[in-house]
Amino acid sequence: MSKQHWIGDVRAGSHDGAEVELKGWVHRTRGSNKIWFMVLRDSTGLVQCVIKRDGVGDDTFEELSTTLIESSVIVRGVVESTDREHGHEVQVSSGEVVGRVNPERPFPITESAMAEADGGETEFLLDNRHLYLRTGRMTTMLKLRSTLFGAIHSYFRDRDFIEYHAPNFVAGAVEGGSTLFEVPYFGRKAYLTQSWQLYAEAAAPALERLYTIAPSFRAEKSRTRRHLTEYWHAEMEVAWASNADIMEYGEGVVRHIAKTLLDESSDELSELGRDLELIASYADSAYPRIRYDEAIETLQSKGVAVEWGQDLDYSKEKVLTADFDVPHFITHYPRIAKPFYHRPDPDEPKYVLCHDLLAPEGYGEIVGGGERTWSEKEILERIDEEGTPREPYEFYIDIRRYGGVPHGGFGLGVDRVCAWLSGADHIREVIPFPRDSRRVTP
RNA sequence: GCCGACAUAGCUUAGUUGGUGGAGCGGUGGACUGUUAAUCCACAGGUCGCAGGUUCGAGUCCUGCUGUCGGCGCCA
Repeated sequence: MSKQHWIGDVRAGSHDGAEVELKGWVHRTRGSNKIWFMVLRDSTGLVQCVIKRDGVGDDTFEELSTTLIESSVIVRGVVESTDREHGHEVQVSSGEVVGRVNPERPFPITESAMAEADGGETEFLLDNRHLYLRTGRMTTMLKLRSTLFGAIHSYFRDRDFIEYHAPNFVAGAVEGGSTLFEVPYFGRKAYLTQSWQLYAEAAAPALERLYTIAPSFRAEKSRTRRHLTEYWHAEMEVAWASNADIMEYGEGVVRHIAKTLLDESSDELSELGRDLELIASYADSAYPRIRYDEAIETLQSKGVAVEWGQDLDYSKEKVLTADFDVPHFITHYPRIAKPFYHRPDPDEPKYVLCHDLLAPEGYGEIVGGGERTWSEKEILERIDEEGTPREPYEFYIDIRRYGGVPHGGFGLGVDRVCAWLSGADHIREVIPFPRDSRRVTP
């Protein structure tokens, strides 16, 4: 390997008393004309390197002490255990600058730029996102995000799910047509996918248990801390499954994510200011379930103006969520409030067999799913009552014509779960290059 | 689509009833042998978002535009 020593190992004491060669970026500097302190960063952490004029000679001292923040450097020296800030220091014996930052264009992300923007969401920091990525808070968030994605994969793979991929260019909608991104496609119109679901249902008779983590696109002009136009969507589909079965998986994967973050990224959670006890309660608690009708009664008893049949918007979700310390499900929405692919309850056909999982702390809906309309007769009835044209959904109807079985699945907003569990103020904090209705750069 | 804010140096910002725009950080030069956002001295850096208007005089008041941010609807 071209890089053999990592700052994280230095900090862990693995190299005490030994010579190391550190490759990294200048985080901060301070010093005098005889001794210079360079705090070096690599992907594993920060460590202070001590450069003494007597020890390295005038030329090296000048070269290293004139580097600006975010210059890339290589330094060699002996690791010394100390009582000072990082617990370890490198006494530099030699070193050189690899990529020097031009003083006419110093690194623009300064302490002052970050001081007033706790979550890093100022216009300036969003414009300089490509540079902001390498600052502490963003790096920590990206590590946490990686653990979270890994937890979703391990949850499904440990349960014999097959990872399965759907196209991103599609011809039809899953949700309402107004939120589709239209793209030119060799003289025709195509759209960016909103969901993997319809294509997953096609593979359910082949794979029975399947999942994915993929981007979904929604052309919503939403300006909230919960919305992106391009977001990461973890979806699953299971043959021979009921709404209750799917909810078990939904609760299971969210609790597994919380547990995995505690096991593998507790340092990152703490650095982001998250209370580990709180995350543990998300991992260990059962998630309460209430029916839509109960939710309406609760809202009405609290004086919220809402009528049966209305979908529950965010203002109402917030009122409901205030009663719960952990995520909770709302099930059995009115048939008229949900799209055709939700299966009506055979016992009470004015409801559909579906569920939403609402995160606590105001983070909104994180999972939506349910049992699918799975017979040919029922799907045609649902499509017609909605007034949706049948033609674009012929392939979807075909799935029912050839050995349809009860099945269901859910979609989980990965970025939303990441925002919730990390305690982010805004969903943009948890994705490297956020996309919303007003920003596609950098 | 709707509602509400904001726009001053590279960044963060002060700017009083309208009277020649200041500071901190960052940068440059200098001092300093153990600093922790090091400290101290000096210097450079501004079309006050754009276009009109009121006024003897506009960063400040008015109108329009542009951009950005926050929230709602919709959703994961």
